[in-house]
Amino acid sequence: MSDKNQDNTKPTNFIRAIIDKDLETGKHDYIITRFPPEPNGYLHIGHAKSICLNFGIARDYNGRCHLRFDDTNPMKEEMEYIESIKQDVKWLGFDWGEHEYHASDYFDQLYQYAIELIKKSKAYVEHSTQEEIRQMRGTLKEPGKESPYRNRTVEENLDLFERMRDGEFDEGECVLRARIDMASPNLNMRDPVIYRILKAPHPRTGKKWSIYPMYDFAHGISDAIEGITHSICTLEFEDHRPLYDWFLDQVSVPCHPQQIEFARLNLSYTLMSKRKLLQLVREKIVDGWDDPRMPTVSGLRRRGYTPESIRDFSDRIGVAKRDSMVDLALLEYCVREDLNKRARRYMGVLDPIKVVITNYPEDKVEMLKAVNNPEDESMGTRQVPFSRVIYIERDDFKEDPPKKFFRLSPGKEVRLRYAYYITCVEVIKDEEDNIVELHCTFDPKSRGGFTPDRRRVKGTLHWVSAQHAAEATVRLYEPLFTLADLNDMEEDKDFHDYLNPDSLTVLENCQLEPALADLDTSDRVQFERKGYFVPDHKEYSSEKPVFNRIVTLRDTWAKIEKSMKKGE
RNA sequence: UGGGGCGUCGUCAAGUGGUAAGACACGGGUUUUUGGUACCCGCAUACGGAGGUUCGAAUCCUCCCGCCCCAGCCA
Repeated sequence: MSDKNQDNTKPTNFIRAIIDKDLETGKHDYIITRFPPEPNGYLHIGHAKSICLNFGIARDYNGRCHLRFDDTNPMKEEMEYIESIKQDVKWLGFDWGEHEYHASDYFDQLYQYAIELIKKSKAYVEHSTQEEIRQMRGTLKEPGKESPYRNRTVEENLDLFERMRDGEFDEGECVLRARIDMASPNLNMRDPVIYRILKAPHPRTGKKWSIYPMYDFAHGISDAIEGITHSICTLEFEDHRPLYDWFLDQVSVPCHPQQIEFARLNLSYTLMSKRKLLQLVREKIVDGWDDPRMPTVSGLRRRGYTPESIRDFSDRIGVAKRDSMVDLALLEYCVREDLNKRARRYMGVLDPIKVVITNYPEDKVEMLKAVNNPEDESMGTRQVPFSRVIYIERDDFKEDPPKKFFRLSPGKEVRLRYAYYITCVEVIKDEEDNIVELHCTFDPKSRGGFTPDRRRVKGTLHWVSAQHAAEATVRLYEPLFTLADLNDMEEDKDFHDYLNPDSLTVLENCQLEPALADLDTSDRVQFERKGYFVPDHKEYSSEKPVFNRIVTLRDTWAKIEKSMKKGE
C-alpha cells in the first residue's frame, strides 16, 4: 500500500483545509468552533451533520466546540427544546464540557455594542412602519431609498434607543437599523434591522428586555465574544457574510472569526425542514417528534439507530458547497454495518404459519445450541427450545414455488436453523382455501442442522417453538414519503400529496424466541433473515414485547423475485 | 446586463496543470446452517457546453448553458 489514498478514515474537506492553513500560517494555534441551534424545535439528522462537523473538528484539532443556543427570538423559543437539544448532542457522543452558552447571556454586551454603533453614526432608530421599510428596501434589481429617519443625530438616536429598551414604545413602532448602504446590490446591506421591540418574556431573561437583537447582529458578536475561530454555517448565509464582517469591523470586539458556509444535508425520501417537521407532529401525521419515522435525532434514537452509525454516516457524506441529495441507502448501510458486528442474533417469526412435525414425539422438548453472533465468537451461544409444533414465516412456504425458490414447498426438504431437516408432506387449508397449517416430517439424524451423509440442503429457515413462543407486536417502517426528492414536488402539490400510506405496518401476532421477551430496551438485536430490531423504549415489556424494525437485512431474494416479475 | 454561490459516474465525493481516488447503489462470482456477513470482479477515454493557452487542462483564460440562495421587525 504505497498509495497516497490509503487512509480514507480521516475526513478531509475544504473546511479542514482552511483550518490546516490557518494553523500553518500561525493565524491560529487553537481552534474553537460552535454549534448554534435555535431552541425552537427538535434536532434532525441535518443538524447531526453539523454537530459531527463542528465537534469533530474540535476533537481532531485538540480544540473545543461550544454549544450555543441562538435564543434571540422569545416568540418562538422554548425551554423544552433546549433540554431535547442537549440530550441529542450528548447522545450523538459529543461533550461541550463547560462551554454551554446562550446568545441571551450577551444581551447586555450586545446592547453596549449597539450603542457603540450609534455613537459612530452607524446605526439609527427607524420609525417607519414595517410596510414602509419594505418599500424603501427596493427590489432585487432596483436600489433602495434612504429613510427619512436615517440622519437623526447621535444624541437623538441614543435617547430613542434607550427608550426602546425601557419599553416606552409598542411592538412595531420603531426599530434600530444599521446605517450601511441602501443602494447595495446585497439586500442584507440595505440598512438591516438589528434590534426590534418584542414584549414577550424570554425563557431565560424573563421580562428584563423588551428589545431583542436580530440574528445578524447577535451571531457574529457572540462568536467574537467566545473567541470562535471558524464559524461554520449553511449556504443560505453566504449573502450574510459581508454583514457578519461589517459588524465585527465596526465594533470593538476581541477578535474576528471567519464565517465558512457548507451545503446542508438533503436525504432522499426525507423532509428536512423544522417547520414541516413541526407540521407533521401538529397534524398528528406522526406520533410526536420521536416517532421512529421522523428524521429527528430522537426519532432515529427510538427507531434504534446507533450514534456510531450516524457519526459514520456524517463522515461518509462529506462536506462541500454544492447542493446535494444523499441516498437513504447510505444511512441504512451505516447502521447495518455497525449492527452486524454488535447485535445478537435471535429467531422471530413475524407472520407465522403453524408447522406440525408429525414424527416428532408429542411431549418432547429439546434445547438446541444457537450462536449469538457469527461475527463475534466471544458473544457465545444460547439454548433454544424445540418441540413438535413450531411456527415458520408464512412466505417461507410456497405451494407452487417459482424457479430458484429454495425454501419450503410440498415434498421439499429444508433446514430449520440449528435444529433439524424437515420435509413438507401435507398442506392443510380452511374452507376458503387459506393455508392454515403444514405437516412435515423431520430427519432425526439431522440434529443441529447437518447430517452424517453431508447432503446439501439449500434453504435454511428460522422458526420458533409454538409452546415456548413469546407473542409480540412488531412495527415495520418505511419512508414517510413516496418522493425521493421532496424539493422537487409538482406544482400545486405539497408534502401531504406524497405521504406513504405504508410508512407504518403493525404486526400483532408475531411469535418470538422466548429470550426476546427479556431484553434491555437498549439492546438492538437481529432477527435472523429479517432485519435489525430494537425494543420500543416506551412500550416494551416482558409481558408484551414491542419491537421497532430499525432496518431490514439486505434481501437478495426480494431482488430476484422483483426482477422475475419484471421479466414476465 | 441586481448580487452571492454551485456544476466530476445513478447518489455522495477526492482532485488545486502531468494524464479521473474512494464510498453507497447497481451487475456478476466465491464462501456460507442468516438468499445475511466476508471476499473477488465489473461499473466516468471522461469532468455542464463551446472555443482558447500549453508538450500536456477537470484544474488557467473567454463566452455560453443549467441549478440553488437573497426583497422577515425569522434563524
